[in-house]
Amino acid sequence: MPPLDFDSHKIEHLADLKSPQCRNCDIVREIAFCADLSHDEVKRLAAVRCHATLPASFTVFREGDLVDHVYSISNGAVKLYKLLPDGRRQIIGFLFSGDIFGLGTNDGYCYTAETITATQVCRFTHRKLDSLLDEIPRLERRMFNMAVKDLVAAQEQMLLLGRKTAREKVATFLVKLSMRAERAGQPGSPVALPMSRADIADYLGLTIETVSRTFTQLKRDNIIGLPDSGHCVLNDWQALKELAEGA
Amino acid sequence: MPPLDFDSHKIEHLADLKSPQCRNCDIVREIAFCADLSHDEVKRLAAVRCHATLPASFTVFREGDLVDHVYSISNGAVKLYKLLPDGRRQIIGFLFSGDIFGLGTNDGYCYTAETITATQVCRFTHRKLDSLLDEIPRLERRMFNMAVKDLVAAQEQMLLLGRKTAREKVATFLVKLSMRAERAGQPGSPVALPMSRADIADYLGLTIETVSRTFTQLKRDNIIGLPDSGHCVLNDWQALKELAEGA
DNA sequence: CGAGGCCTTGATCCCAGTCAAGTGTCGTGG
DNA sequence: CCACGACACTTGACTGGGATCAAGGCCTCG
Repeated sequence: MPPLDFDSHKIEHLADLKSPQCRNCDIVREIAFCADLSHDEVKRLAAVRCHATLPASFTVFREGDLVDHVYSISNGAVKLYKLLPDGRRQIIGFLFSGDIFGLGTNDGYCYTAETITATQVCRFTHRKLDSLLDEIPRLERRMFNMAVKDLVAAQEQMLLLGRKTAREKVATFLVKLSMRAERAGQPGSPVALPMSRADIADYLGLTIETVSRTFTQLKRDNIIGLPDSGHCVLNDWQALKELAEGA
Repeated sequence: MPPLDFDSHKIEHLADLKSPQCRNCDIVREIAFCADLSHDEVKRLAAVRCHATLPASFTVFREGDLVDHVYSISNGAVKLYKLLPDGRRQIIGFLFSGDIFGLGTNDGYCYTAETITATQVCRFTHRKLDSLLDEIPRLERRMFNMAVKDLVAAQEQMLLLGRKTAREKVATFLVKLSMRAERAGQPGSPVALPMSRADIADYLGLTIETVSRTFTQLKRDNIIGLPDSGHCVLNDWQALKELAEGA
C-alpha cells in the first residue's frame, strides 16, 4: 500500500543470466506478446526488459502517474482499478500469467495497478518498446490484436455491468475464470479465487454483502461448492452457463 | 430494421470518381485512420474502399455475423450494441464522423451496428485492410492507437456503469457529448442528442423513465435546458462536471 | 488468548425499475 | 382543414433488488 519503489525489489537484467540452455529465451518466451517471435527477436526483447518479484497488495503504479513502462505478468495476479473521489472503486480487470498492462494515452496511466498475490512481472520502458515495435512489425500486430481482445472483453463487461442481475454477474464471473484457468492448462473446477470478496464486488458493480449472499445462494442451489472462500467448485456448469448468458 | 442489403444502397467505388481537384483524396482524408498519411498512401486506401449512404435505423451488421468489413463514418451517427437472449440491450458506444467500427476477432462481430440518423460510411474488406497494414506501417500504428483509445473509453464506461448514480451517469454523458462536439468544431452547447431516450438508457444502464426523470430534474435545478428532446443546453458546466466526476 | 481481517448473515432502507396514464408531435388520410 | 393513430417522451404511483447498517463467526498472527 505505501508507495514502495518498484526498484527496491529483486530486479534482474536478463542479460546478466548466462545459463547454458539459453534460459533467457525460455523466460522471455513466457511473455505473451512475444510468444511466436523468432530466436533473434526474443533476444532483442530480452535486452531491454527488467524482471521483478513483487509482494501481494503492491501498488505497481497509480492512475494519473506518468506512463513510463509496460508490464507483463510472468506469474501471479494483478487487479486494475479506477477510483471516484469519494472512494467508490471499479475494478477494470483481473490479470494473470501472460497478460500485459500499462498501455495508455500520454497523459498518465488511466487506472491503478495492484498485485493481488505475490507476482513476478517484467517491464519495458515505453520508449524502448516503441523502438522495438518499429523494428519488429509482427510485434506491433500482436500488440494490436491484444488491444482488440481487451476491447472485446471490456464490451462484454459493459453488458454485464449495465444489464445483468447480481446472480448473472457472479455466474458470468465464475464461468470466465474457469475458462481462463483451462486455457492456462489448469483444471476448470475447482477454480481459485485469489481475490477478496471486496475485489469481486468492485469488479461486478456490487457490494461485498451481495456477492457473499449470491455465492451462498448458488451453493444452496447446488450449482457451486465453496470448500473455502478462496476456491469454488463448479458443480453445474450448464446451469452456470445459462445464468451467465441471461437465459 | 429489415435486413436490407448494404449493397442495395448507393455505393460508389471511389476509383470511379474523376473530379479535377482530386476529390478522391479529400474524401478519403476524412477517414480518421488515414488523417496524416501521404498523398500516395491515401491513394492506395482509396483504391480499396467503398462509399455508401445509409438511411436511419439501418442495421449495418449484427452481432455474430461473419466479419468481412471495417467501416468508417464520414457523416452521421451509429450505435453499437449487444443483446441478451431476453432482449435486454447494452449500447457499447455512440459513434460519429471520423469513428471506425467493425474490428473484432475472427469468430464474428461482437456487437450489432445500427445507424441512428442517415449516415455516410465507407468500408474496406478486412482482407484488403490487412494487406494495407503490411504496406503502410504508420497505418497499423494508427489503428493500434485508436484501439487503445477505445479501450480507455470502455474502461471509463465501466466505472460509470458499475459505480455511478443515475444523475452522475446522465451528467457524464452530457459532458462527454459536449466535449466531443467541440473537438469536432461544433459548439459545446447546445449539444445535439440524435439518439432516443431508449438509446441513452441502454447506454447508461438505466431505463427510459429514469433517464427522462433525471433530465427533468437537472432542468429543474437549472443545470441544463431542454428546448426540445433532441437538444440540450448546458447551463452550468461546472455543476455538470462535478456531478460527472462524482464529487 | 486477544486483535484485526475477512466473510457471512439478518434487518431495514432507498434508488431505480415497473406499471400505468397522460401529453405532444408528426404523418396520413378523409 | 381536421381527425386519427403511431410513436416518443414525460409523469405519477408503487415495487423490489440490491445497498446500507449492524452483528456475529471464523480464520491468522502476534
